[in-house]
Amino acid sequence: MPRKPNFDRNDLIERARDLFWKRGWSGTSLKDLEAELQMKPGSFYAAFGSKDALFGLAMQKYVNDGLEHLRELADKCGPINALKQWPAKAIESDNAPAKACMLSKTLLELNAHNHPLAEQASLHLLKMEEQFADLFQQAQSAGEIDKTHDPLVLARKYQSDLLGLRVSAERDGINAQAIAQEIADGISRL
Amino acid sequence: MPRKPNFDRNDLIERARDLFWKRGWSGTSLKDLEAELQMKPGSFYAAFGSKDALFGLAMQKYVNDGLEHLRELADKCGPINALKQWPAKAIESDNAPAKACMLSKTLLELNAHNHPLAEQASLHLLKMEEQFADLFQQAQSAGEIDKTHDPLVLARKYQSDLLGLRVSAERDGINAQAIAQEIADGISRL
DNA sequence: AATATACTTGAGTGATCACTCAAGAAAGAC
DNA sequence: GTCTTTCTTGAGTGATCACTCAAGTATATT
Repeated sequence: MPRKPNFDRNDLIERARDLFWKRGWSGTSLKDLEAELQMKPGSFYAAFGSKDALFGLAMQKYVNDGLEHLRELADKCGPINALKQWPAKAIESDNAPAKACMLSKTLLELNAHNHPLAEQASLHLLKMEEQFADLFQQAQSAGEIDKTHDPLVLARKYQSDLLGLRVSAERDGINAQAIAQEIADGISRL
Repeated sequence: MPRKPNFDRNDLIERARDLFWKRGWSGTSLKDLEAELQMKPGSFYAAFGSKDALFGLAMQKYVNDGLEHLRELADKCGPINALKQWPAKAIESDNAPAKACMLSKTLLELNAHNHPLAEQASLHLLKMEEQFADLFQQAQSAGEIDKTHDPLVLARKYQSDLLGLRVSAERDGINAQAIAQEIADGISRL
């Protein structure tokens, strides 16, 4: 009996994610979203409830896609090669919304205000870190990395390196791929 | 003949810096600044011209203080020890406005809008990097670091590590001091 | 004391913020 | 076709944004 919405919800969330990722939370106004999503305010609020709610969905998609891509990479070329290639892949795309990680951008922007989205970002970062730890452990099981290392410690440092790389990649005149290579080399030395 | 302002300009800039550092550019409203600086709008604009102008002065002070502290540390305990201790020092203070670097926060927040302050932040980061490179070179001259390394490359990676550390330090439940220690250990291995 | 020269005050500017809601339009059920 | 249910529209909400400016006040010079 009801009328169906004439949009693809998943597509809208992806476009919102790209906009939020690039411009940040306060840098993205509802007017921006209305223009990008081709929605009037009424439809927007009927569909998503609030700007924050959509931002939450956008971050969720960002993380899910990231976890999935990493898993695919690991399936294709093994855990240690995935970990080595991941940094370069994270910054290689020229048409990505931003070089920096959406989660770190959100955390830095909203943490001081104790905004719920900052906490969400923090939890998502932890989720990523757990997958890194998982890959480090798999690499240890495969005998590719010394087993005396704690995979959680390795993952924490790896995550930190990755975040630094992706901030550096936002800068002009910085050869970020060289930094990515150094991170990869660091893994080889473990 | 004129009346003197009844405030200490340098003190105002420091307090503005702390507020901007903690809350970011768009997270700090003029109302916030008026409250923190105890200034009415008229005085504020007479003294600083605009929010952006004050933000620029605040970043300038942030960098100058950073460069000076690093130089002092290097004078006190030598270039390589300064480089080793710096990461831990950057995140140790509990009453600092934020763990993350003000320059990286500004860059991430404003880069997508091509805001002049993002460019300023980028230049300031380069300035810091140059001082790091200088210390690496001094350490090489003193025979403390292998001379085959390019100090500019070392500095770039060091800066990236530092930025990552300071983003990680914003997260809850992360032992950032352990990451700082790993960065220091990395320098020892050079 | 008079004057000139700032500095301080705070109400007020238009613009934009996230968001609301009543009215109209579309599509499946009958 | 009619009804019911949902989606779409877009003008409009109060709040807040960075910022202005005319009037009042304080101080150094003469």
